[in-house]
Amino acid sequence: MASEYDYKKIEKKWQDTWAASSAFKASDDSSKPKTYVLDMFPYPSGEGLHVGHPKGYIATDIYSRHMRMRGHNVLHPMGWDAFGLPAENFALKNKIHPRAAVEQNIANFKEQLAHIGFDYDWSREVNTTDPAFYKWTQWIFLQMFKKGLAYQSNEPINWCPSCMTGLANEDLDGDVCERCGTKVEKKSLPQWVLKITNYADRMLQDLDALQWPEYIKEAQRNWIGKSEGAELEFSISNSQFSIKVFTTRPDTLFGATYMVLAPEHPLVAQLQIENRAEVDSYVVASKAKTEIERGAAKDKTGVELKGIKAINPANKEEIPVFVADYVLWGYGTGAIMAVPAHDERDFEFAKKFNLPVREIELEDSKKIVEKVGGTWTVNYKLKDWVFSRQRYWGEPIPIIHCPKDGAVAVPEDQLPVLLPEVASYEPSGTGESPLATITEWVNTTCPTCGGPAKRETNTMPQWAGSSWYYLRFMDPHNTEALVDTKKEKYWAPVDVYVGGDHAVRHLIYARFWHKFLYDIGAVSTIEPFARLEFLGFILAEDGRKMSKRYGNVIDPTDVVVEHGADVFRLYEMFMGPFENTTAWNPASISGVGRFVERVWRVGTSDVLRTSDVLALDTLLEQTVKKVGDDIESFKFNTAVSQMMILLNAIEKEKMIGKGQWQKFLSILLPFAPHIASELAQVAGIDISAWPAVDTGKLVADTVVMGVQVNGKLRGSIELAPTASEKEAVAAAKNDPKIAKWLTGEPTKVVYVAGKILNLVV
RNA sequence: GCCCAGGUGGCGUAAUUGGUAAACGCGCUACCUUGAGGUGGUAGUGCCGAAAGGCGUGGAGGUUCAAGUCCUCUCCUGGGCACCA
Repeated sequence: MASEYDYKKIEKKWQDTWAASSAFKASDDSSKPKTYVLDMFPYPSGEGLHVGHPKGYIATDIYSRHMRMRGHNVLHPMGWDAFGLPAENFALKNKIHPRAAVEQNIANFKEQLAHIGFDYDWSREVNTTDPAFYKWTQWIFLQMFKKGLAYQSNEPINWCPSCMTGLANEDLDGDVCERCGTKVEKKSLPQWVLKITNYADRMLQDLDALQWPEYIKEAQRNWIGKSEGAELEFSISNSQFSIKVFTTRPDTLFGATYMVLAPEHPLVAQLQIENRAEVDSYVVASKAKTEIERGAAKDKTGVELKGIKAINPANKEEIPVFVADYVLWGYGTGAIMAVPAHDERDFEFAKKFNLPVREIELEDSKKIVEKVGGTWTVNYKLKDWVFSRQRYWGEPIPIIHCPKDGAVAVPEDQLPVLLPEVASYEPSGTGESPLATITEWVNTTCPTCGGPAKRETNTMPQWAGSSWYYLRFMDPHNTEALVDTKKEKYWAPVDVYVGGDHAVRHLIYARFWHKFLYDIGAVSTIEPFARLEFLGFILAEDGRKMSKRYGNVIDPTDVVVEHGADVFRLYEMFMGPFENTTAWNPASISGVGRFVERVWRVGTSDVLRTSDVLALDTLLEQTVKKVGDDIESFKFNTAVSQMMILLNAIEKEKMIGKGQWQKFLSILLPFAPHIASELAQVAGIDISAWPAVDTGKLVADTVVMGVQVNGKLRGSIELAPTASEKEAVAAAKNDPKIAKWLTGEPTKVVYVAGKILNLVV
């Protein structure tokens, strides 16, 4: 008779079995078709995992187990994205070395993951802070440097005064640091910048073919922000200067009644302006504001450059020139021709400064650009990637600064440039990295001339390692190359990539690096992630984000201890659509808890028959098909409910054929691998292969069809799905409930076999 | 302002893609079991109505034998971008 389901004992047993047999090791040399399933690897934070993290991991676990059952050679690895500010801040707060903090946190994460029964191939574990790993992060940087894609700049960048480091545009939330919420400042620092803009067009174009959620693609398109237009030149009267503008509307050129320069525009300083003092004070005031503050201003502001007139190249008209901060230096040419009749902002400004608004007949863009000698061009909102961080816990940038030879690459045979030990790794706040204080490390010799030189002391941003880690899983222990070409050709691309949150940053950086690696022949595909599944977060019961701050964090280990791993896995998949954000609901866990208990009771009672139970055939085959299809399309919630429907039917019949039970346990296995494995062993059946669908049994012998009279449902009839219209109408007339609505012979009959009968009278 | 998703019971949600709306689960109600509560089972559970029946997928129109699904307008929610020329 059925015994209590001892999930603690059984789950431990199977987890040990899988570990001992290296059951999930991926082979690099296989004739089987490959599937590479990847999770966005976690940041091993000090808070540990909460129940939101494993949601994606459960999905990839189900997907990868299912593909393995379908005969694929599956790569499903896990690793750690462990450089960056949070780890460093955690270490500072707890007064330990970041490396020690990372090790401790990783051990904690692994312990938590171990209880859930995942099928990771741990032999391929990677860690971005491992010198054997970041050697190749540095190597990629050097290749970019050699190709001119990594360059030094002194342009003012975003500086977070709290994190004491420069940031990229992608690291901002409006005008505050995405990490700590502090308002960023502009600061001029010597910076390494990566020329991501070179790839803007390809990143945009190649999005189309990707199997990604549309809104993620859209977010990337927005971020890249491509606009096509023309550059036109306006000469300035009585001077050698001219103003170049970018416009998407050259057809409105005749309506240009004034021009505007951004406050940062160099011409503002160069021109002979009569009201110099007024202009200068406006420029100073503008530069003190962030772009967001400028945008938030209710009123347009600006100052006319007295004594300066620009000449409209279309009609040779002289028009005034302003400096105004509604024009951004960072976009286009930092100068505009203002057409108040066709642009709301120009209109607003024109009204305030009493400038003419001229309605015009639009010209042909092509002709006018040609006529005034303009050039067609493309502009992007995307900016080059500010790549230097003035912090300790990151990959050292492998560059040596020589007074004679300038910036020189560290020779590749000297990689990795190890992150040195430092007495104090707190940020200095001066704009220099803590590494700058280690003189014996900083002072070195120039690889080119052998003279005295200094190492670059800035480190890479948190996003460096994650921009290529998926390649390393294909060949994690290679000391000669970041990935072996043959292995890369076999495994690439990532077939399914699963995660959340990084809609723009990580995905755009990784795509950029990947395309670069493609260009230098290091990888064979133009995109890294063929398919992307984005998950919805799990909120706390109170509807807020789970956070230590609110004290509402649920530890997956607690759930596993209380309910078991299989229940936890099933519950997270049953909560709702994978991409939905849903609140944690402990009451609902008991629903899947009952399901698992009932599966156990069925599997350990005497319901198994040697021959199939006919009454279950159709539903079983439908279930096998639906669960398989649903896993493929990441509709795990409906897969679980379908299995529940089947279990309800099995309980109703109080028996099931052994072969049928085998099919049921097989499709349950990816979701609830422990109990499925145990019950298969109990029954002495093999569930290692995904069952084939017996398509002949998919359609039931008889179906219940709705019957409508004049479009309103009046009853139902049961008959074969192949029944003729005549038979169906006869059956309907035979039913007194339906017949009472039939006042005469139907004037029209609509019959869709197996679905509906509609009688119009 | 522009661009993407979405609005279905008390709740999470489902709907064979134009064919019986609410499957599956939670919760709730009643009864049985359980010798005193977080057990298991049976039945019920969209709304109005005693019933017959009527109404019902944010709202208003429309197409159709038939609309949650398609079309037009509109309101609301979430997300992305935003003085980007």
